[in-house]
Amino acid sequence: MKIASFNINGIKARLNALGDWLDEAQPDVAVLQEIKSVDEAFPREMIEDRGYNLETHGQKGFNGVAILSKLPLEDVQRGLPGDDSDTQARWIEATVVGKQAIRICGLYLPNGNPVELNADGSPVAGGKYAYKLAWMERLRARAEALLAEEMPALMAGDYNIIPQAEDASRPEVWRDDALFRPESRDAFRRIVNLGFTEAFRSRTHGPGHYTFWDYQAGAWNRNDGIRIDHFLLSPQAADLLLDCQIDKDIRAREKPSDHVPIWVELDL
DNA sequence: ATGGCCGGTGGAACCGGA
Repeated sequence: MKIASFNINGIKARLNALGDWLDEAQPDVAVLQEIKSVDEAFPREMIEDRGYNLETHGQKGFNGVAILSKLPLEDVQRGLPGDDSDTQARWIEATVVGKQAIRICGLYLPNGNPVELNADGSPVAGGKYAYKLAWMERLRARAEALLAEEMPALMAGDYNIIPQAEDASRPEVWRDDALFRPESRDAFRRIVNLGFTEAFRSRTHGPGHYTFWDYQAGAWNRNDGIRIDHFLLSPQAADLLLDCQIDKDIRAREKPSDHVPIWVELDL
C-alpha cells in the first residue's frame, strides 16, 4: 500500500499538477494539506473520477486538509482533539483496511512565525508561536493515544519542523525561525521519541533531501530547500515499511506547489 | 548582481505562507 502526503498550496490552483501526479504516482492513499477551500467548494470530481474516495476538512481561505483513498475511508475524524476553541482545519484521520487495518492521520502543523517570546523565554500567550507549541502538545497527546492502540498507525503531513541542521540547505538562516528553533525541534523529538519511526530518516541518511523550496529568491534553482514534510510510523506500521521517497521532480513542473509529495510503501 | 513569489479574497491591496 502506497501512502503519500502532499501540501498542495491551494486545490483550485493545483488541479492539473495534482491530477498529473495522482495519475503517475498512483498512491493508494494520500493526505493533502493547504487545500485552502471550504468543503462545499472542493472539486471532488477530479479526485473521484480517478477512483478515489475523498474526505475533506476545509475552511475559507487558509489551511484545510483532506484524505483520499482507493479503499473505503472508515471512522473519519476531523480536527485535532484537545481544544474545542481551535477553529483551524489542520487535522483529519481515517482507517483504511488492506491486509490489515491502519489508522492514517493527515496533519498541517502551524507555521508558528513570527516567534514572540517573553523576557523569560516563554512564548507570548495568544501569539502564533504559542499556538504552534500548544498544537504540538495536543499532537503529542493524540500520538500517545494512537500508540496505546498497538495497531499500525501513521501521522503524515506538513509538520513545519526542520528536524536537524542537515535538513536545511542553509541552516544558519533558520536558526531563530519557528521551524527550527530549539523549542520546536524539542517538541517534535518528544513525539518521535514516544516510539515512532520517522520514515524517511530510517532509510536515507545525510544532507540534501528536501520537501519544500520557497517560491522566492530562486530557491528551487539554487536547491535552497528544507525538509519539513514527514511520516511518523507507529511500531506496528514501521514493521511494515518497505520504502519512503520524496517526489522531488514535481517541483520543476509548471505551476507547482512549493512543497513536493513524500510517500511510504507499506506491506499492507 | 544575494534580488527575485504565490494563492486566496474580493474586486484593490493585503494577509499568510516558511
